[in-house]
Amino acid sequence: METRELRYFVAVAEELHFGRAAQRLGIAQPPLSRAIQQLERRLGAVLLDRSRRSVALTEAGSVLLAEGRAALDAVDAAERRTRRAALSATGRPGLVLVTKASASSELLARLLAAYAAEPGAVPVDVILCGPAEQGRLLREGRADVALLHRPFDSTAGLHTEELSTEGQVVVLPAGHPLTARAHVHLADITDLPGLPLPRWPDPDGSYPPGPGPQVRDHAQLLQLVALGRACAVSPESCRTQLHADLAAVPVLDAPSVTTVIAWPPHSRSRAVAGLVRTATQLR
Amino acid sequence: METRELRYFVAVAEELHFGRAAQRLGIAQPPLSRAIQQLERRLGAVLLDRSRRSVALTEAGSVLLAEGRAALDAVDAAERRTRRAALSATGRPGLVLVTKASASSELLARLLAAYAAEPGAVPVDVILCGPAEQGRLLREGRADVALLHRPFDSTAGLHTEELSTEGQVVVLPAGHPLTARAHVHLADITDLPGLPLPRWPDPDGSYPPGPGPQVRDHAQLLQLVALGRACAVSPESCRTQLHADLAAVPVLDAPSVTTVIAWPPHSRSRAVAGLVRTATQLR
DNA sequence: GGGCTGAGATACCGTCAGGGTATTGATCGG
DNA sequence: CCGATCAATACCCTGACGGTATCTCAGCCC
Repeated sequence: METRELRYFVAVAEELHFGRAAQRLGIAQPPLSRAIQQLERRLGAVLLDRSRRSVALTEAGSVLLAEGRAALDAVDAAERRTRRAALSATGRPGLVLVTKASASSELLARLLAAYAAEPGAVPVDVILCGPAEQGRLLREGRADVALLHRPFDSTAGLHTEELSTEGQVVVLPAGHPLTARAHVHLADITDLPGLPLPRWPDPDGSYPPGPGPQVRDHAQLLQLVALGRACAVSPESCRTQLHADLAAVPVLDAPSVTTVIAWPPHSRSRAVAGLVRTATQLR
Repeated sequence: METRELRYFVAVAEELHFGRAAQRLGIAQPPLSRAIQQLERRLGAVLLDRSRRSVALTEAGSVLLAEGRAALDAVDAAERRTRRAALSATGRPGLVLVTKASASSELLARLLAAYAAEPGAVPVDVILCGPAEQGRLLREGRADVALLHRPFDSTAGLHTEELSTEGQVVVLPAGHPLTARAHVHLADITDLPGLPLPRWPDPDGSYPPGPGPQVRDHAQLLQLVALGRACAVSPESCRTQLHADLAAVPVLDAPSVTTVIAWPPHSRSRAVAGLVRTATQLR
């Protein structure tokens, strides 16, 4: 199967309309019809149900849509990473590391410093983004490695090495009664009057129903806590970023958070391998 | 990038010789040379170092080799799974499940029975093989789901759901002094006189150095234990398969073994989803 | 029912990408 | 310096892919 055929099929499968798909692909409709027929013949599978004046995916078609998207992502990633590898030999951008905007910047700083000191180190670009984008950037080859936080981020489809584990703290407005405690339990902080836990967006961008303010990032959340509108459960390391109007108390029974360095299973270029090695020797 | 170009490049990168690569691809050498040059031009990257009467990979080239192989695997997997999805609509083979030959057959039997009872169930083929092959079969699209055992099998690049966790036992020849004990610790069974722990092959097929017999599968190992040439640390569930001449004693501090059902991240066809759902509701 | 319309399939044609053969050019061994 | 080896170049030819025109058929309005 050629990627051209796959791209054609994915376009039709997404549009469910040969004409629009052809337009999107920048070709005429007849060659597209032919290409899909040819693909179906070669696969020995009916991919589309063209009856009733409309196009629908068959079971085999929806399998090929899912698998084909992944395969196209892999091909694009190969292309991008090769381009970047070639550039890094001569010009600037070397590795691209992606992590959450709110992540423990201290660990990241130590990692970057340690790696830069290694012989043969390559310049590292850092992208900060939300958790939903991280996976996409890695899959599409726009990034090479990520710092993720289990159990929050999905590491499915990635190789990982654990870097550090830390407990969690509850962040409260300074002066809140609980801040006098040496530690609390989860039961102590659910249903705090006036201080609900926030709602994070689902992977699809929508918010689950319930009380509590909607937040998109950690800075927003801390803002809300300072305003006395929410409380937050966060990894310990966030303490270094707290302003004076916030206080943190350890939560004994909150699941501990593990920071891992993650990369696509195959793409173990010398540069990625070096960065991972540096990271694991960091402790 | 077309898969044809990728296949060409991978062939050259593996052979490091245009003539042989062309032969392997069934084309003449000049078109291959041209295709690679064209690929290099399009990527803006030098992939091969053709100096000194021999061909060597550049840094970018080795990146493309690794990424390209993965991408080609993904494309082939898409093709195979689509073919199988089409067949399963009409003819026999539906899902292909792969697991270790020595795995807990009781869980597998329960899973297959429960799934077969589901409405809309598809025939499931079972492949038994060594751990090294499991990943390859999934990646290449020859299989859809696997039963793996953490921490032994790598689940990198896969989605997983935990099914069960069990402790481990040491398997000894019946009548061995330790079989009188209610339980043992790891320290008790390393360096047992005449009963070394066996050596399993590395992913590349070679054996690590050291004492202890080389084994390929669990049946072989149990044979050696029965002969009094080795002892074995295995998941509890293997007890149901033991002959009378073998005895098992729980090992308190051995890492517990988790059986997971695993599948490639994207390929969540209706059939795979159904099998996974059945598996998680099994307990 | 007749005609209209929207949409995919078919027919047919031109072009250029990709493959083949023959040859050149460069590098190394003797 | 010569021959051997191997990649690159030159040149040609076929067919795959894309384009335009047309067909066919299902649904729909009157």
